[in-house]
Amino acid sequence: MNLRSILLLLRHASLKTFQKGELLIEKDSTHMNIFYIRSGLVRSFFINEETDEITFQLFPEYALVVNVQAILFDTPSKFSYEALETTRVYQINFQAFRELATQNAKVLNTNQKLLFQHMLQQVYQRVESFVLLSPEERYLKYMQDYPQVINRAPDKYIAHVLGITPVSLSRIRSRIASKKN
Amino acid sequence: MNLRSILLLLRHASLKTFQKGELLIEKDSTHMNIFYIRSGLVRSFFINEETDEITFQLFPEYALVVNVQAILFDTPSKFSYEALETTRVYQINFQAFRELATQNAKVLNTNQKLLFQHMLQQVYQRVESFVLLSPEERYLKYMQDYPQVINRAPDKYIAHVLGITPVSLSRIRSRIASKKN
DNA sequence: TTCCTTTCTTATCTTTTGTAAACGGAAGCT
DNA sequence: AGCTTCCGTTTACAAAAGATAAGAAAGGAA
Repeated sequence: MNLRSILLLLRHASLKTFQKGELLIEKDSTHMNIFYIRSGLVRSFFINEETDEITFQLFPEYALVVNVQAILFDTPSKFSYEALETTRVYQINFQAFRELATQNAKVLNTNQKLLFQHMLQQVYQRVESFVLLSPEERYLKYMQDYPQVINRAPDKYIAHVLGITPVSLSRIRSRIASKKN
Repeated sequence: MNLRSILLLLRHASLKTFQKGELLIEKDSTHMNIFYIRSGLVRSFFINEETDEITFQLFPEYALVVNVQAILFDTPSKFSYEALETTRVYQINFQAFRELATQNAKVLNTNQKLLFQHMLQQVYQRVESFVLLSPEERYLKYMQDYPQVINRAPDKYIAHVLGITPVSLSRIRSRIASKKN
């Protein structure tokens, strides 16, 4: 991302702090928000038929929290996004940014492309880990890729991100621990 | 996608036919190809350490086959893309298209955004199915979403797409069949 | 601190999956 | 046709996962 883009982005960014438990984005929201996490931890989750909350993704510092549904598909958000710790963010309203950036289409499109690239890379890697890896391998990879999340997010959230149950993750952890001896 | 975009795209598209077994995109290719499948069936796959081919995705008619790595990340393709049947496609070279479309940045960016949207939607839904569904549910959903693929692609390919083994898929199928009685 | 709630672990049981191998059928080839 | 190769199903066994419940540990609030 070049300097000009960053400057333009920051001009439309505002600093904001969310307390633990607060929602950055509520389910069904159509606000085209983008948050850049300076510090803290966020999770996205949806509620399935049995009214259980299923965590979909975890966002540590330096991650982008994006209302995907709104920005990409013009539909209300499937997810809620909740701060798991006191979380300081840069908040960017994509819509306002987009309107202002019409004068400079190149900057907008550069940023848009970078954003989409970033999201696609993450989500492709995730599908790969589901296709290629076992749950245990997936957990090991997750620890490698996101060491800053382990021991900060409850394991039950991490379990759902990995597509397994919390009980199963606990067993995987003890299995790994016993292998080391 | 608006008419103008389609026309511009088609002007840079060429018709091409791949015989069964031919590769549309070879592993490590950096060609920024996009194929729109008019008829036929394509699979993407990679080779893991044990030199097994793992099918990653199946593309029926009307799907877009994209060299994701090259177009998005400027890296060589992880996957090979192989025609499973005689496959007729529109081939679009993204790079040539991008160069020509600099005169009309809006059209380019509209198309680029639509392409990214399309890819993101697909891959997000796929992650969702891994997080929320059991293998059996995933197979049922796949049959619903891609009925035209079932009975055309070998089950072993479909199994890998769903993140399970061919043997397990066979058991799932017999389980489903016995439930219907 | 104490109390309460949440989270993690453990145990039991059932179901499902992975692995390896064998079988049978279908498809392709000469 | 005959042959081979590939694919899918099935079987048997071991390993792992889901569900449920109970107990231990950790975290928060008063």
